[in-house]
Amino acid sequence: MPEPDKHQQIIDAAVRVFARNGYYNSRVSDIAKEAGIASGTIYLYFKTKDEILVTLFREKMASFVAYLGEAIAREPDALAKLRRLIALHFQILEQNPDMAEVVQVELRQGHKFFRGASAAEVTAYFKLISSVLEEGVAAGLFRDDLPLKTVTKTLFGAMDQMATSWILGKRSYKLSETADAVADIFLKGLAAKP
Amino acid sequence: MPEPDKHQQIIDAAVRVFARNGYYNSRVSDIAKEAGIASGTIYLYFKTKDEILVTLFREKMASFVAYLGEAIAREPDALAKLRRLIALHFQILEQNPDMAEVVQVELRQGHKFFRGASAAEVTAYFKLISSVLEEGVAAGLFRDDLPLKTVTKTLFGAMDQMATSWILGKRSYKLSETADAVADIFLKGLAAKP
Amino acid sequence: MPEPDKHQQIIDAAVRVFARNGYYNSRVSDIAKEAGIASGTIYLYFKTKDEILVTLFREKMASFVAYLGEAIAREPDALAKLRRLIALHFQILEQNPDMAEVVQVELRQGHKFFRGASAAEVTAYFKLISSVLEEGVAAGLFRDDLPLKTVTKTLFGAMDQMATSWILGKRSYKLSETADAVADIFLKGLAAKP
Amino acid sequence: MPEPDKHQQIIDAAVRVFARNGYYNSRVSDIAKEAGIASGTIYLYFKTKDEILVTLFREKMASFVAYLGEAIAREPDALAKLRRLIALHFQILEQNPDMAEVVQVELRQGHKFFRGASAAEVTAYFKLISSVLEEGVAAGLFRDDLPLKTVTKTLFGAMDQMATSWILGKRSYKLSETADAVADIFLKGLAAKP
DNA sequence: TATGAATGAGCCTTCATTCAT
DNA sequence: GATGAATGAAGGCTCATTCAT
Repeated sequence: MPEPDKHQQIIDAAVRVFARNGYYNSRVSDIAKEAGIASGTIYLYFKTKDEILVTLFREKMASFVAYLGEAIAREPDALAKLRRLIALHFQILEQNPDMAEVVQVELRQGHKFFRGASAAEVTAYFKLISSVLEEGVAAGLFRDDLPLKTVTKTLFGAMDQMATSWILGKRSYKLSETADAVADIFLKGLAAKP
Repeated sequence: MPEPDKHQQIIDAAVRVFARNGYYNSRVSDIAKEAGIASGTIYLYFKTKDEILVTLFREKMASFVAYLGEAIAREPDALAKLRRLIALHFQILEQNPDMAEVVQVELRQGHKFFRGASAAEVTAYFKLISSVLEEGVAAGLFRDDLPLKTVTKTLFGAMDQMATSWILGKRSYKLSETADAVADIFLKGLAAKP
Repeated sequence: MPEPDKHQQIIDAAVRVFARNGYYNSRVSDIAKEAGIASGTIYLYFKTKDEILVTLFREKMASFVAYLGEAIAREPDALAKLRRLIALHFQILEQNPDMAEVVQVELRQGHKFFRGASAAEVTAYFKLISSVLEEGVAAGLFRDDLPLKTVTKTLFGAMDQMATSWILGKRSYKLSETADAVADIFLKGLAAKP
Repeated sequence: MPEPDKHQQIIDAAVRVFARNGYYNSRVSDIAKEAGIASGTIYLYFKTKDEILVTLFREKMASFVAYLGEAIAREPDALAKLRRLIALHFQILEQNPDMAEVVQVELRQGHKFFRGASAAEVTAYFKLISSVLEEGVAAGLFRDDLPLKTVTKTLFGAMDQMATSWILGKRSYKLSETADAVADIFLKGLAAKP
């Protein structure tokens, strides 16, 4: 009789511990202590320490993408969807600072992030972004002479770096207040209009 | 007979070894073997294994920024400079695939990349990008209603993610051929022109 | 199921191993093997290899002093107490040759013996000796014109050197049989009586 | 053409370095630096680091014994000789505090002191002490019912402990001022005279 | 003789993982 | 399922010693 709560307890404890000490400086026993269980118990729910990190990321990323997907579905057009996606990306991280710390800083270790087991969830996010772009192109709202993959990656990279800078800057300002500027850059470009 | 090249030998060997196995899966003795020296010799030039990684990044990043700075200085205006900066960013990584692997994947570990000892070199790159943007705004080539810091971060993030995706995709295409599209996105924006 | 005996097992194994090879030539894994446990287990009970040596000395010395203290308390006067103290000092070492080897030879390394963490236990022994001397002076059994600290130190030094010589001489005679002579020297002195 | 001065330079440098940091915390390169030579040069004069310690002790001990031997030869009788030997033992250490630190604390390591290569010099000192005792017995000045070996060892042990306590007490008093008391104890004993 | 850069054997300690209870 | 004491592999770093110059 697996206890689904305990799985979650461990994940949540891990987020707090990793955010505090970093992945490599966190011991499995630290996570156990934070979760209020014995360290051996962790191994009834996860095969390795690594699996905790990967699972943590996959679950958080999956719900992140699912939430974003639902939210932008309610927007009237691709333009609004894009703005909302950027705004929510920032808001969600802002409301989950421990999670943000882990994702933006700790999770980038070695090959564990985009490569390997987590690839599917990242791909899902890329697909979500792409679908908005496609919709915009189809609706004549976005230019059709740009390679969508490149736009997708640059947009993700831009948001990701904004988040990372915010974390490294000790979250000393509101990340979500930069969303409009980011959207503006991507939609209108830097070039002065003639 | 002090050998000033040994420092460089070690750095170069480390780049190859880290690119091959990742930082945490590389032993100091692996680097020594790759460099053709004894493992103890490493410690005549570097205090810790960590210092190799940090030094490697600082030196490579510093020369990267210096090279870029000189190259774009020869361009006539901010617009040309921005395009050249993006193109060169990609070309340099393309010509140094081991280095690219290390910088884009291995170096993002924990707090070592943007935080800590490497911060100065990253900041220098951010400043270089900012200076181009400022010049463009002053010359009336770029819009003046965007926060420069945000533009800088998003542009860096976009290039960085393009590079990371290229690495994770096993360098199966030419990164430099995406430079124009990236520049286009940032300069003209996604929005369709009326 | 915490095993309180394991602490003792390790101490006892360490005494045997140190006696055999010396402290610096003993590996932690040797102690573990001698104790029949894994080397990592040692670190559940002791922080460092050094702590094993220090703890070993403190515990043995403390029980040595406690035992001596109780034994001489049963003697009728300071004179008998002094003779008994010397005799027991020798007898105990004689009955614990591994311990004697460690204490007389291995433990004198650097600052670990009289200095540092072990000082308290040595001081306790000095105090025990002093108390006997004071009692003797008060009872008119011992001369009152000698500085007690000096007498204490010389008596301890004399016994200690007797023990060390016995160890270095490979314990080829009975140390305890020299106790009377040592007591005699201290009580009556060398000088011929007129 | 071996340079005898350099041998001495190294020994003297070693005494200072060992006194400062202890034997195990001193690097061969530290001694070289203190002596103003290259570390490789040390190995032209000594086979191993250990040999420096042993040689240092042997030479210092030999001259110590030689000096004491000559000094007490000038005394009229065994009684005066014994008093002078104790006094000089303390005075010499007092005048060579670095040497005293090394001999009393650092040199007691493992089996290197009384055992092994240094035994001869220690034996020579024991013989010197014994010869005084024998002379005293022959002259009727000392009791003839005591085992001379035991008297020798206890006297040496007493002086040695006085010196060690003085070192560990940071030399906060004059060691030589305790010489009379020590001589008194050994000559007259503790026992009150009836 | 003198140098000092180079060598590489050696070991303490950590901590993810296991398993008897 | 839950525990946590026990395991033991793994590797970064030091430093005595060597040797080419």
